Amino acid sequence: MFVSSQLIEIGHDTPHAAFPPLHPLAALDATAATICFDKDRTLFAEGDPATYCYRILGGAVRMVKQMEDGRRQVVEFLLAGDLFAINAPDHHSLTAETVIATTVCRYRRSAVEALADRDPATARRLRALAVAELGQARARLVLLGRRTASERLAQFLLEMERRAPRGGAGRVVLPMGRADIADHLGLTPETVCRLLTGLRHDGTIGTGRGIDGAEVMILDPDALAALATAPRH
Amino acid sequence: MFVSSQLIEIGHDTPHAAFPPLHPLAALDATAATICFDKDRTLFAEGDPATYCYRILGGAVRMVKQMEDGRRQVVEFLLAGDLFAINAPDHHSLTAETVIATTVCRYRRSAVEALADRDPATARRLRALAVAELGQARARLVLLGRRTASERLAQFLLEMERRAPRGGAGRVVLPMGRADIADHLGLTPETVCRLLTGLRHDGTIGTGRGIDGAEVMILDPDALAALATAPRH
DNA sequence: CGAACTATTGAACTAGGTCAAACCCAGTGG
DNA sequence: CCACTGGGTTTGACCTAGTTCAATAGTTCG
Repeated sequence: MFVSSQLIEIGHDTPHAAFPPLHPLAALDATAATICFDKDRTLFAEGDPATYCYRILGGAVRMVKQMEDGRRQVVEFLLAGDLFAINAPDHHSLTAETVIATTVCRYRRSAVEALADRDPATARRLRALAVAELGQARARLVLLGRRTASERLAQFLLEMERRAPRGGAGRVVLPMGRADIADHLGLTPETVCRLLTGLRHDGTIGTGRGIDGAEVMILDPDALAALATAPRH
Repeated sequence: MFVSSQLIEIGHDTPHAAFPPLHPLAALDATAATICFDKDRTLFAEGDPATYCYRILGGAVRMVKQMEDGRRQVVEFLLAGDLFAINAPDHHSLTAETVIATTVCRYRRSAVEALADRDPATARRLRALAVAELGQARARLVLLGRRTASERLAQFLLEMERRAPRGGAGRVVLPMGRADIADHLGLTPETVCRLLTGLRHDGTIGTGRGIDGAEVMILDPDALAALATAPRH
């Protein structure tokens, strides 16, 4: 769904013509800036003019909708390789914050739009990206609207395994804290905690801490997959 | 699987060349078919190849994600004027069903894609549409993830008022039943009912039945708007 | 070591769900 | 014209998944 390249490119790339572009904006890499952020920085806030869009080289970002009274919804997490803020209206409707120290490649949206107008292939790819994001968002609607807490967490772990694998075995990096996970799944941090404890107790997962945050080891993928679609508490 | 029964081909549109295009696919109206469906018909099901896309001339459609065990999420309702299934992957990930008797204008997606490739303006409009849908979906994520039952219903009524006004006053047509509303808001039909009764009791709304389904009269828009963002039960 | 977090665990509570009965029509048929 | 049927809607009584509140335990960093 998200473009995920394992490569870590730093600085201004000069892609070899021999290689196919690695991501839809490769043609603009020469004009893109590489920027590093600390943990918990705001890349842009709701209401800001959407001047730039971003590709994550390393780290993690959360897209957040903040409510007046403090309730929060983490609309999505973005990981290394992910492109974001391309398919946005001209003023952002979400806030983007780093979860941990993060390096991004920043593109000027006007340049992207110009490229899309002149190159139908790019236009098609950007639309395909929007369609993919839309599909993701809708899948998440079902998650929040109709699935139980344990189904949500199990699906989240499996999704993270797919997107942020660490080594071959079922090792998953969770750079975000419990509160972020809770705000992503429409739960409370306490519930997330209890569910994780339950899974650990059942021998379905193991937990520990790695270099970039907590890690989860999926010990029984089948059990987890079963939980992800079973209404059972 | 397409078009099970009770469909009537009405013919091909003959748009007046003198008028500016009223919607992004106006250029294709000459090749589009107008089709009528009964209540509760399936336009396409999850997994079907996405051969066509649609514009609603009259009626209402629900986009549904059906789960193995019978739970359902109504991802969105589509009303007269709405365009849908354009920004879809090549196989549908949702089922589209009519809520009431509905007339649609059907376009071949291959023709739409071809138009987009040759005309950057159309490509831009389609992408803008995808971006708008994405924004909608994300707003709904917050609704399902972080808002209470009464906030959800109040917001739904206000949204329907905006989209399906009837006459000048706060009169809203609700072509769909309680179960559909519940499956849209992540609630049960009973809860929807109780909330509506509560609102009627408070004098915030009035309910009755019109020609095309139930109607709600918004008597106190301010109270409803307040409810839509207040966590209070 | 101590401050400031974040994670974990426990106990009590409640929003909303579940189950079940009553109600209200619209349509059908006598 | 009225009774009958079958679907959705409404209401009530009870229940539980998940929240809330509160206390404890790691972890990180100075």
